[in-house]
Amino acid sequence: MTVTIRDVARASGVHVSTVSRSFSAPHLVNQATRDRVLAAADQLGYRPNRAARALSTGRTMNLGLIVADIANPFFPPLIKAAQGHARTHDYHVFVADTDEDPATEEELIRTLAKQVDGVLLCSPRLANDTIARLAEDVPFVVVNREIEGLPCVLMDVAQGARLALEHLRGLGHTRLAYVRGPAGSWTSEQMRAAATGVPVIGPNQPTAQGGLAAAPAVADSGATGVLAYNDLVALGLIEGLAGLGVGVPGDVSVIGVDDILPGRLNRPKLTTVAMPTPAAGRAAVDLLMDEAGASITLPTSLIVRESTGEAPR
Amino acid sequence: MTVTIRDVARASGVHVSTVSRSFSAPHLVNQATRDRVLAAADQLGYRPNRAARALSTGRTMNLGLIVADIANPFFPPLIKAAQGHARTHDYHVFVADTDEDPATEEELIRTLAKQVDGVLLCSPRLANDTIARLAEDVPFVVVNREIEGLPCVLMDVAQGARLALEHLRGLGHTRLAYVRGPAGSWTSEQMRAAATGVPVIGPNQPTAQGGLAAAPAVADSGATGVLAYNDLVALGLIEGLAGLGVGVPGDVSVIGVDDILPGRLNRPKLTTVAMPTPAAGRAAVDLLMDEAGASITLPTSLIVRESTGEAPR
DNA sequence: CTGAAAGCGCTAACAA
DNA sequence: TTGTTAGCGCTTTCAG
Repeated sequence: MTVTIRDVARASGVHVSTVSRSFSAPHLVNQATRDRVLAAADQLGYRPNRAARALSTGRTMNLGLIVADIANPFFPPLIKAAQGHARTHDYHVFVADTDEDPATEEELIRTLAKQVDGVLLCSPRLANDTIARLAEDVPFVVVNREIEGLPCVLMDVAQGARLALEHLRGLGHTRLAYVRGPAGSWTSEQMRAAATGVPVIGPNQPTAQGGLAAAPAVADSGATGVLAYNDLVALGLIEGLAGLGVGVPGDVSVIGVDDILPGRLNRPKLTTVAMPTPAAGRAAVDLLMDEAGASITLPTSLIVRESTGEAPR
Repeated sequence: MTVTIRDVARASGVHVSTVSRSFSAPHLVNQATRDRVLAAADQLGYRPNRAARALSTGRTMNLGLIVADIANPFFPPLIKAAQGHARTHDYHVFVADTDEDPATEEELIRTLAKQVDGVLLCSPRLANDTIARLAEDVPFVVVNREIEGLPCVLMDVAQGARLALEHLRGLGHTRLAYVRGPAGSWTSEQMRAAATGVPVIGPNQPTAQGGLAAAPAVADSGATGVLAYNDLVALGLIEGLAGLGVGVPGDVSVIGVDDILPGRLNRPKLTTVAMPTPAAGRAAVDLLMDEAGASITLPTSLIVRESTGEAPR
């Protein structure tokens, strides 16, 4: 049924090792022989069995990609880019969703470890030291969290927050607020630290629901310019404010973070701090393949759309 | 470095085959021996190497999941569900994105074939007969397209279209329109067929951009109730209509299809035909594992939100 | 119930 | 440049 290296060897009258070489070390085999082998292989429809190859080389040519929630619109662009970039280098990628559960995350890493050459851990929910320990079993690249001693791909959200606040101030807003994310979020802490002197509202769930729930507090605060933890929160907040009769950007300007698709489709279109998720995905794959071990911080940028405007007077 | 079945055998004083059995056929080994083996394995941190196992059993315990575009919000819920359900049965899943390109799709199937026990092909871009031919290499389940002789997971979009039209008529709309999708889309054809007697506008790109571009034609048509190919088109259409001074649902009612997240966050919240994508993902995985070979059609439902209302008079 | 031995498909020294 | 020979880690007859 399935055609192996042996069938090709037989068909082209050479030994299996020559067939093997024709594929994995072409320069070590005579041009003519090689052509003959390749022709036979092609004719038989031979495809090397990657798993078998992995068993003998120790390289699987597979990568693992673990995220907390595939359906969170933040991740798909990253997954897409990572997967596409990996494929370019002949890697396949296992994608797994932890459902936000640390135990699932750990189990996933363990079962995946032997089957991949490296794991891309995105916005992990596991404790730093657990991750560091697991890193002894399999090479990691961590995205969206800084862990001492591990290669990390970070996005400069602090800078993004500064840009956002600057934009708001430039528009004449003097009463600002930061609608923060969940307690313990690395990103949220970065933003909070960057927003010195700005009143903080929350913690909040990192969802539209969380933003919706924060609306009354925001309205009460008297802030006219607000930076939200992410786009989902910003979107929920805008809806909540509308329900309270507060217009965006008429009465209050709102800025999100991430630049997810729903924000681009929303009305008003969301002003946001764009996270370079595709670039992050590609960079993480590069780090995994190079085993360079370095960390990298990608710049963010402010995309001004329709949810911010002049401060009311 | 890596602990193998041999290390466990040595540590527990039995032969490797006994260790193997302790894991893959526990009932064939003496309770006491087995406990000893398991204890040793646990103590050494042994994890069976799935690739090696696959090589000798012929079952990889991996699945492939191929979609046209991971970043299209229609897919993530399906991917998430498929992956989660697969994991429940100890399967891992390779996720691959074809970038809407048939050639990439074919190549992906070929390279994945040996490494998986089956492939979940979602909204394929390949021709039916090509798929049928590839199905000789690896078991398939096709999602969102009906192919003779292959197990398919379909969603009853025709029924959904009927529900949508009925809803519109019930609201008093008499001038309807169907803003169709791209030429050659199986789903679009189903909907068009279900919308007998309803004027068709398009073909259109299946994106927000496509909907935006269709807005003038919709406005000109004089229709007050429109069913769009999908939510993205509906969202773009609503934006385009707004630009033309046409309000939704005040002047025109719009219904989408899919129930993607952006539609739920939009204002007005989109009335839509919900596609059971998570259920489809799980069903496809089940079909793949059972090798039952049957096809299945999942029901759709209408979710009435804010983009539809009484016909203007 | 357990051990011995062959083999899954491929690669990698080592010879020739 | 090519063939020989061992494995990679695991399962699976077949004996015992």
